[in-house]
Amino acid sequence: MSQPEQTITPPTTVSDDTLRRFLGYHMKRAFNVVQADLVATLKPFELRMLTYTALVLICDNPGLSQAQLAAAMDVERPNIVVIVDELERRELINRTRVPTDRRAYALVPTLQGRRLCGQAVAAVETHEAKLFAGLNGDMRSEMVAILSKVRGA
Amino acid sequence: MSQPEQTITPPTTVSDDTLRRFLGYHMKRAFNVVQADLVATLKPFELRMLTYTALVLICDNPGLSQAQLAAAMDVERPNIVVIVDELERRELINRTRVPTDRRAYALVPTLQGRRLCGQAVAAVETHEAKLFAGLNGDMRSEMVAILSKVRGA
DNA sequence: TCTATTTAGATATAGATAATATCTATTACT
DNA sequence: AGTAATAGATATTATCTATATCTAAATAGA
Repeated sequence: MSQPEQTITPPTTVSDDTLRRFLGYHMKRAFNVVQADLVATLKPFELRMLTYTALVLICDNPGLSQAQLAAAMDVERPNIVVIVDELERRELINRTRVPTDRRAYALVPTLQGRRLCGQAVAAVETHEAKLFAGLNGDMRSEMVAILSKVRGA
Repeated sequence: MSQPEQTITPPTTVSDDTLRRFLGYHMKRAFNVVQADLVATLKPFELRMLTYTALVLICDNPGLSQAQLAAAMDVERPNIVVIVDELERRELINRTRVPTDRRAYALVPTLQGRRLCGQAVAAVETHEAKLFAGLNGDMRSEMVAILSKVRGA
């Protein structure tokens, strides 16, 4: 009605004005950039985002169970299994039996695992320093504050 | 060495202090919340994030090509095909031949598509209003500014 | 004009991520 | 003892992403 469509001319530029009204859209676009860089950063260590996160959490919390790990990563239990499998196969962590609960495993890093974790964390720090070079300290803490608020919502 | 590990006691709480040092971690955690809510919001419309985004872009830019859509969404061309297929199968859009380039399609929304798009966008607006209720106008524009900066980095 | 290159779209395939249901072994509750 | 809940594992499915390859058509260059 309001717009005659007899001629279908492909637009020269594509507008995302409607999507830009949404914070979630900006978050996704920005996170895509961060994620792509992170994946590239972790590739030399043969770590993916999930295995990296799991390894760091296990190094920081040696002895935690798979259920605790799943809860901390906000990942379903079945999906944690393959992640832990991979870390164990690479001898970065061990599944140790918990004497007080024979159902559970205590996940502990190996020396190798701790070493790789340290190197990976250092690499990610370098990568983030470059990626966020345009943000000063105030902007960073402001962003963390806002993101934490969103996460809690 | 520094830490005797004869007793493996599962920690009562799990610390993510190391990961919290990274902005990317905060971004992912916050975006997970937003995404989960968005997926739930779009479910009644039988739209996924990708089909929703594509539909909005087609309604805002009627006549755009699949290649333009792929570029706008930052998705590989092969993956756009199935998204457009789904929207076309549901008669939300049409693939129209471009007279000046017989290789390309001009993607145009149907009346049905425009209607669903309007409803979905309204629903997402409501969902974001609730989700970001804790953020005032200043925080939102600050966040958009920062995220745009990150995206450009 | 004729050839080579590029582009638009499609297909096939594979890997990564995420969710659900189901199964066992074990623990906790009553 | 008997039931429910929990830890981990397996299977299956859906979604998202990426690469390679194919066709048809357009474009650039000799």
